[in-house]
Amino acid sequence: MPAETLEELVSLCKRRGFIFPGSDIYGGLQGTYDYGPLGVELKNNLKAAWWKAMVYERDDMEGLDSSILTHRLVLHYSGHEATFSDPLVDNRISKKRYRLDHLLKEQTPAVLEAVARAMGLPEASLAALVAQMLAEPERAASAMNAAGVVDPADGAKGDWTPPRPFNMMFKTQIGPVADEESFGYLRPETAQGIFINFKNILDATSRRLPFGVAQIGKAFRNEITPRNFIFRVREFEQMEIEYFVKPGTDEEWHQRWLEIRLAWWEAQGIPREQIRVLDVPKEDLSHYSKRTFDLMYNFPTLGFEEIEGIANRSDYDLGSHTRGQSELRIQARVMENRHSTARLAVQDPETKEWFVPFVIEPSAGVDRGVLALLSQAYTKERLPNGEERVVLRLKPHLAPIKVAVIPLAKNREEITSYARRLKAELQALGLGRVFYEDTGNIGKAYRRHDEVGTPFCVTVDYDTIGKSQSGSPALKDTVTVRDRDTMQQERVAVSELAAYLQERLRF
RNA sequence: GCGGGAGUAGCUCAGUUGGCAGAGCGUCAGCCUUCCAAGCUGAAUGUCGCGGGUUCGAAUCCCGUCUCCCGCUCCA
Repeated sequence: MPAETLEELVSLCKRRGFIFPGSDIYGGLQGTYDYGPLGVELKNNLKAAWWKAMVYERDDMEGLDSSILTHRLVLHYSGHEATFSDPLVDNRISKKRYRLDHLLKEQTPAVLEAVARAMGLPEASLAALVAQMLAEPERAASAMNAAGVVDPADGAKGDWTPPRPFNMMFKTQIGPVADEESFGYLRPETAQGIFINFKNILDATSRRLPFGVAQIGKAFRNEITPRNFIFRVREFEQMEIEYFVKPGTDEEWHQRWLEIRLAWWEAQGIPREQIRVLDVPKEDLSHYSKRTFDLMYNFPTLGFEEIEGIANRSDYDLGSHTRGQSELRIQARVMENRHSTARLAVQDPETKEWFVPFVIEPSAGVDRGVLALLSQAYTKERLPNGEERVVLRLKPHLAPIKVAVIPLAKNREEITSYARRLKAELQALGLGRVFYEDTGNIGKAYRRHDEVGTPFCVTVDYDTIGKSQSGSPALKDTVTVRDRDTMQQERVAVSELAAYLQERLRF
């Protein structure tokens, strides 16, 4: 049985050292979490599994690690400056909060006109009106209240606060002089780093279409309401691919990537039937997207929530960032670019014509992936003796600790030194973390490692050192290996242990 | 931002009318222990989320604030 509440999982995470609240000793910082000793192993293993499958095992991929601090023009031409800032107003009566443009759209033409007149812009477009209202917030509030702007929730006239811009991008000062111009952004997605390096990568690798660039890294969004543990946070990590294809082949590649990514999640232990593919409705698409599939994982505690989005970004991004836009027959509607120094296009080898590739973007959340894996793996089960055990049924390649080496008794020097030697030998195999566990209570050690998902426990006992009272001398230099899921034990010769574990931990 | 709930040891939680800060589990040490949270002995662990106020005295009452959970709002 899975966790019944998110708190149950949060509690395990803190107790065992997977995930802690950010800035904990100062009362916490909303929307931030820190990965502890086991959490960092799990997260690293997940990222490594992604990189291996998406980069190393394909012949059409390159990697990248671009900087987090980003030139403001990157986010200007990407469209984020315009779309990642919402003007918000509150109704003091109903206590409801609205996006100003959404609210104005709901008004009757007469009311809207009255607001526009009061702002001195009788003929203006909605966008221009909103901009003016943000520039003069106090005047905007009195204009709205005088015009009788109503609350869509109850149809009654509201008492409106001045509109305030809510910027979802983190701005930061760059350089020693704090003036209007010397700021940059913390990237709101890793994708832009790939687009602005498109030409550099092409020049360095002589890739031909179709090919992709993969990147894992932090991104930052000033979410209004961080929620649900590490599901919605302000600082998070993405695993993103921008896959460049010829226009016209984009829809086919979009479908192919959907299948590739579903298969990958399945290999990580998220069953296909626990994921629903959402074909995002047109009106909900982000500004760059032609079509998007969201992979919605059925969290036991949250229901269906997104763990990955696979977007067809068309030629929007490269088209936005390229110079010479007018010669490239860009299909997406892009802002005129007067700053870029690079042509982000490729030449058709046959026709010699230059064109802007389309982009398919499988973008997965690392933190959401970790939460999904923990949710899926967390199992409470009743044992034959009536007791309950908690076991994390993580795939071995994701488990934070691969093998625990346990001396059966901790007050027998021969046993503990043998176990320590064995631990060091196994560690040298490069399987991942091997842990020397000497609680002196074998049952307790097993349960502890069940709870953190260690696939194998290797126990050194009296037989191992040839000091058994009843056993056969043939058991010298053998150990027991206990399987996490079945709790079954096998006697394995130490000389064969490396091969035994490598076979079962290989990924 | 709104409404509701909560915050006391690592975890789960008790704490009476305002009167010395508690339990279970876990952790650590010693003894014991020949395979599934065993036993015995001992120990450590607290800015009662934080700040202020009332009071002789505050975990407890009041004000402010932060964080978490649930429902709205929002969600590239």
